[in-house]
Amino acid sequence: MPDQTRPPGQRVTIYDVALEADVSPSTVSRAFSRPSRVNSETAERIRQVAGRLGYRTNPLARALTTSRTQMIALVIADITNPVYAEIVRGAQEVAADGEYTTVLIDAQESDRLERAAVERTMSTVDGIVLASSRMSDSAIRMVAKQRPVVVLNRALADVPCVVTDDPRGVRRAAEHLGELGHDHITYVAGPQASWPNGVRWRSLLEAGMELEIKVRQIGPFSPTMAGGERAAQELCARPATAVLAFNDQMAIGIIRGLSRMGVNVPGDVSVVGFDNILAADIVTPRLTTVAAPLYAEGSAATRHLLTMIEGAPGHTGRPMVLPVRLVVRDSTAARNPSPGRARPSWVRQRPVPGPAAHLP
Amino acid sequence: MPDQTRPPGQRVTIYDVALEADVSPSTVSRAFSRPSRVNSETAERIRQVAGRLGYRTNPLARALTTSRTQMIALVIADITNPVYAEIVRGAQEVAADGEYTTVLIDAQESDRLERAAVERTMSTVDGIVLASSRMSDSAIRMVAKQRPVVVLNRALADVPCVVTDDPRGVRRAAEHLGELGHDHITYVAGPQASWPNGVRWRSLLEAGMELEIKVRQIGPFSPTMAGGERAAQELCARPATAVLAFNDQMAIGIIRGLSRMGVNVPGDVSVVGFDNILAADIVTPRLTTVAAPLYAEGSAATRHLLTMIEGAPGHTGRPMVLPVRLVVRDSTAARNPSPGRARPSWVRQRPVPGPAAHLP
DNA sequence: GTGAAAGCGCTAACAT
DNA sequence: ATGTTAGCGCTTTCAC
Repeated sequence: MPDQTRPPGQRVTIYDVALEADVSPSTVSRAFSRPSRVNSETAERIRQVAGRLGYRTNPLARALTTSRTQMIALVIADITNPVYAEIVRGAQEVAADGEYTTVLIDAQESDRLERAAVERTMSTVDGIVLASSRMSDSAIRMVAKQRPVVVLNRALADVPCVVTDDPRGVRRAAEHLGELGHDHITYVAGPQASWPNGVRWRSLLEAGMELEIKVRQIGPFSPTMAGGERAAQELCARPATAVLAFNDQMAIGIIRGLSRMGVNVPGDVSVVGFDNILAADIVTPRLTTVAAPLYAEGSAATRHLLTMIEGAPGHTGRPMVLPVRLVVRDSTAARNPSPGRARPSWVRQRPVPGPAAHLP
Repeated sequence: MPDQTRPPGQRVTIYDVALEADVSPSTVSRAFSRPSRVNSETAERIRQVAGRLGYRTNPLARALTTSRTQMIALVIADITNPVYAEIVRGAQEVAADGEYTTVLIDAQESDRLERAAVERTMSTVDGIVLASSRMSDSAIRMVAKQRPVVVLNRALADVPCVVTDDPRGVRRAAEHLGELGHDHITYVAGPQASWPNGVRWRSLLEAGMELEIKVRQIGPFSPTMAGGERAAQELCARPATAVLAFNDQMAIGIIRGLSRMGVNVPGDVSVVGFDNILAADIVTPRLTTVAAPLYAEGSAATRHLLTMIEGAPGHTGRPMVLPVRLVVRDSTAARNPSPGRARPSWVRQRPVPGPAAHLP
């Protein structure tokens, strides 16, 4: 009969079980470690007694001696951004399979907050997945010196990395736009602290060279819908017929902002996003975007982290790269035949943004 | 497999600092607890030495004696659902302010997974916020006996709860629909394990009585866009002119499903959602919905949890209820004047769902 | 205010 | 295969 008088919660210890099962405490301990190094017969008895007494091994105490907590930290840049949901799922899946608990940390797009949170959590976890970290390279290396770390969406020497094949994705997007007759692509930049942001821009630069498409960049803007709407305004000042946005949220914001100003997407401007979030499929027009294998990113990174925690050396050669694909939907279309003028026709119609009435 | 180099993390202990600062270990300990029960002069010296040596207090060891880990668990039903993002933000904010780290647990809409995760984490955290728990009342009470618990979006005797004023929200939605001439509202149900789901249906029942609006329920469906699309099909079999969905995601799915079958929203059917997620504002038509104070939910629940952890009794009288408001957008409109027939006109046009072509 | 000693609950050497 | 003996790093009585 379980001891009811005690303040509940972790009062039953290994000693209680040992006493009751008539073995030494260490035997109980062994019975609860895997592989159970105990005579299967006594092990059974111990388990039985433990069950009856309501014994639960105390992970904290265990951690104190083993220095393994069976917890990993997953740091994401912004929990508000739906891309991370799938990444988290992938990571949790793998972690749970390996009997690890995942501590999710939301950095809120802030270098400072991220560092503080990592600092606080570091000593409590067995390893860390840094998804889209906003920290500096050196800060990351510092962390990686203390704990196994896998970096997601960022390449970094000496630290295991998992990235997506963004250059290929950008290239595909540029080709697609080129085929539609666009000879000029504007990149709408996201956070400067975002590593993929740089990669995407440079990839576009390169693709532009090869495909003979002119490219330019505006921004940076916040990687949110609001950021996209702001970008739309700037887009009006320096018009474009084809836009590649840092991510889907911005792309959606751009479409909204443009529409509000009477600019038609994809009629006047084609817009391509990045990530293929769920919302990309529900906006009007449905968003053409570069899809990343979100779930696989999370699971791959975590899988690698777990092997490192188990003692594997950590593959720091070159980053593991995951494939992407271009999902063509309705936000891109053949370039509006503008008869021999440099600027698209819509510019003069509404040179300055303002709350336009809904078009019929 | 032996580790290559000793993990450099956490090698500096209180003893090292004590030695260097020429005080006893307990003094160092006291210097690092707050309020610092040490001569401010020596405290300063200790801090200095600690800083120089790179000493970091080991939360695990501390927890072993104090049985306080400075961590709380936040369990959410589905990380894929954007409502939780804001709730998480609210919770994290408060937790961080109180020097607590938040362990986020995604239950994936599964009673079983949720229990397992809570079970695993319980002994490691000082308290738990259960947001939209899918566990049974008894399971929750069991947990609440072991650790401070605050339940969010669910009322439960003997456990502190924070809920939103859904009855009022439903009532407002019903009034709104009634004013638009609808005399019949169909509730599209979400998960049966969801407490708000029951509340919303019962509230609609009640509102229907008072407002003399007929109501009925279909479902349950999965609380996702996919679930909504499935509901749309059933909606065709048993048509309606006004629909209240369990949440926004379903509402969006319903709109999509209906549109695909050639039914116009809000022309033929008005749709109201619940939660006011970001996507509600970007779909076409923009979604009329009952908005909940997500951020406040998370922060209120967490704030209450922290006071309980500090020893406060936990307000188990009646649940704390947060206000909601109806956000009217474009998915609701005056009832299509159907001349004296019970069933809306569009039913006969397309009695059976099928992949309809896009309308021009 | 500070020091000395005694654990928190568990695991990891050693023994046997 | 099991028992014995030390701690893990910290906090906390107790003395002084």
